Amino acid sequence: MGKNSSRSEIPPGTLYMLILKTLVRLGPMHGYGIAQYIQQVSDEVLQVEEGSLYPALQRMLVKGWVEGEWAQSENNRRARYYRLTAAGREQLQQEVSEFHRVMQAINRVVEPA
Amino acid sequence: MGKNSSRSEIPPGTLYMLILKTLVRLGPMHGYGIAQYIQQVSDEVLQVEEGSLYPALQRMLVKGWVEGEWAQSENNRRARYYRLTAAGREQLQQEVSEFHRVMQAINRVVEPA
DNA sequence: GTCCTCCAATAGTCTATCTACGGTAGGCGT
DNA sequence: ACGCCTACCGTAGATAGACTATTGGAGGAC
Repeated sequence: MGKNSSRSEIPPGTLYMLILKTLVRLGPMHGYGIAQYIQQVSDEVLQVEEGSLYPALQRMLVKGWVEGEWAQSENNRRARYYRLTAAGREQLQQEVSEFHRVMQAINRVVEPA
Repeated sequence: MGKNSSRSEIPPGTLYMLILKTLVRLGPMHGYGIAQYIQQVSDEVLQVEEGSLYPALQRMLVKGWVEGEWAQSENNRRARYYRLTAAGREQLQQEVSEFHRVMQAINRVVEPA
């Protein structure tokens, strides 16, 4: 009850892009920090749930878009830091470009002519 | 072979909005015409598959966003024409507004600061 | 010691799209 | 007459990617 109802789900297909871009901005970062960053920069509109984030990071490891390394966080806790690879950078470019292509197409339908 | 490989899937969550907006533009229209319109206006970027379109229209009937009526098409074929209801118009406004809100949030993450 | 925060991960559910069918009927060419 | 192409409707099953809910551990404050 009384939950904040103005938060939005992450549109399917955009999560990889958001994570990759966050890693470009922050450099190597752990999952928790990535989620915090996306939420803050989006003015609390985008809430990345842990059940979405960690499976996505696992898939990104397998795809070779990021590399992971265990280390101590700023708060002295055990954390896995993810670093962008060259393949991840390229993937990001493709996703951003495709994203814009599709959004422009949608806007042609939705915006008044 | 030689298929057009630059077509995109409809981003989940945007199909209702595209259909509703199409009905605002065209007035009452059948499913086939709706799909044609979206494809053309989006410059062939958005391809609405029949297996996505017809189930979506059924759900929209149930939700009361559209009403359906059988009639003869321009090509003298049997077709079901969908007409927007007041509830459908209101739903469209909400979906467009939420869409913009989320897209702006994503852009704050993705666009260079 | 207790509690809160930070941080990770998995299992299972759900929604909405896709692929792949099946089917009717009109019009055109031969 | 016949075949073929196009216009139209619809369903079943697969799939993807997000969600909820839960478990669990370790640091620091009190």
